[in-house]
Amino acid sequence: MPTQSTRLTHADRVLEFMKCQHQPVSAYEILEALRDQGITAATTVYRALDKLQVAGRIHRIESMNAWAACCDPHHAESPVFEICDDCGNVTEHVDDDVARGIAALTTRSGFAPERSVIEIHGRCSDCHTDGPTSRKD
Amino acid sequence: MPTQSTRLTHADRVLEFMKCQHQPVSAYEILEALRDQGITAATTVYRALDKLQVAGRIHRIESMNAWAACCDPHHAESPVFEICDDCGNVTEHVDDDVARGIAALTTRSGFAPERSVIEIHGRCSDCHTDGPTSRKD
DNA sequence: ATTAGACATGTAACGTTGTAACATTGCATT
DNA sequence: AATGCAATGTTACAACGTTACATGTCTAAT
Repeated sequence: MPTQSTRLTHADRVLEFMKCQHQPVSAYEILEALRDQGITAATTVYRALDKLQVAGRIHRIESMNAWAACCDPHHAESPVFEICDDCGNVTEHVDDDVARGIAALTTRSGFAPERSVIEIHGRCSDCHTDGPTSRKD
Repeated sequence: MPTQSTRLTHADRVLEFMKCQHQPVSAYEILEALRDQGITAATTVYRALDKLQVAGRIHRIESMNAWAACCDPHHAESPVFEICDDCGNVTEHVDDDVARGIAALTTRSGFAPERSVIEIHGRCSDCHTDGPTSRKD
């Protein structure tokens, strides 16, 4: 299902692959996985990732050097990611409270925000078996 | 001023250097800068950065692959960074509102947070000359 | 039909960031 | 002196990302 034109591009193939993964993938994992579809060099993968990111179809997870398909390519807000350091699962959230907190902060400091990287590391509900955590972030 | 023992280690030298910089620095910038103080290999720099990070004296800026001295090594909360993509200036903030927003989100989703990466890219007050921004993040 | 432009792709080399593995040194304590 | 530990040195490598330049392929205007 091409993004907009009638032609099936590598970007389409990369996005298809990413949507099938349940975790973020590295560019080189994409390269290995799509070799048999004609992607032979890192350059090709990065070009596809660039386009997909500009189109809002994927996000880069900065703290993992990895990439994830966007759960819902409509939101205007920066997403919040919960990253389980145990099982590797990553969930994407759009959260008005967090957005408001950041907006308030930047307003106060006179900073003009353009994009926010918000990545929470910890344990997902499947991987932690305990009570509350000590850290409030 | 050594961190705790009486001996001046590379970690001390790295921290001293970082505190003199007004922007985050990459590990290899540190390496080049401290060559004349006997640091000869990336390994040494990364070992120093590890120790300093564990000690809470520095932070890694994930979206820049760079490192910055902590403005105040006492806070327990995860810091919020404002990163000016124009002049490169980075400011560190501790913000209860943002922390509460994240706490509320993770509570709702049953996620146990351990550390948060919060990096806001945009323009600092010196670099933007205009009205409000279009994006609410 | 031809040509020009835009976009997608191919290829090779290179640059940057981070780690692994293993040897050595310096200092403190016993 | 012997032991132990933290810090350091050295080399090689793995992982991530970019530059530069050539080629192909569709489309739209001429």
